[in-house]
Amino acid sequence: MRRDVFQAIADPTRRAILTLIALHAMTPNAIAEHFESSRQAVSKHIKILAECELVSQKQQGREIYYQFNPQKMKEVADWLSPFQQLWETRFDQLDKLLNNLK
Amino acid sequence: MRRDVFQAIADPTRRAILTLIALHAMTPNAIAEHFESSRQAVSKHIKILAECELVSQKQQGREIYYQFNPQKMKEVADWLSPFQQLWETRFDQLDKLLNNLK
DNA sequence: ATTTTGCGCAACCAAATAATTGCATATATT
DNA sequence: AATATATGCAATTATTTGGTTGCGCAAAAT
Repeated sequence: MRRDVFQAIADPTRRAILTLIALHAMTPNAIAEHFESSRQAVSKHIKILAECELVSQKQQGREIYYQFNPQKMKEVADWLSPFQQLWETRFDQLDKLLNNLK
Repeated sequence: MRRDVFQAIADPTRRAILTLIALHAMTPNAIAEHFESSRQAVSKHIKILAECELVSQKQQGREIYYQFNPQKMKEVADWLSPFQQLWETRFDQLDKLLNNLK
């Protein structure tokens, strides 16, 4: 079971869940209401998000509130940052790349 | 065949390929030399990266040079940016999240 | 001209994944 | 106390994925 952040955000439903609970913590049922999928399907997605620590949970009676954990998401941003300058710089960058073909 | 950028970078080998060719364009064989996997396995990864436009190609005789396309990667950064402030702000943010549980 | 090299494509296979269904348990509500 | 609700867990299934093997073709090298 490869369970890393990149694999977790590969699924569009999971990305939607994250944007949803980033605003405020929610219970599985409340989350599931926003999707076509069944409660169990959503719960499985939440479980995956929890396993790679993209979300954490707080028990509140019989309800469980899942909240977004920004720290783990930072790992993606950190991996991305070296590339960032490549799309920020402009056409002179293109020349540089083309020269590598020679 | 869901072929989007998020799914493409979910695989660690594909991420490694991207960091490799971001420096300079490379042929499939040259790329494959950096991995345990076979040439065909690597070629399949490259194909996926090409399909979602994370890499582009330049034919050069019988060799094909694959180069990194930063623009598509920007899509990931763009999706990430709304979350960014969450890990940049500090502990007062934690209180805010905890209050949502009430 | 023959052989080697670089590459893509298609078929196949094992493992992983996403979703469904059925069940169990604990906490509310009546 | 009995019922309803919120949730997790396990088993099952269909689909997707990552990889291998074998093939064909065009461009170099001999």
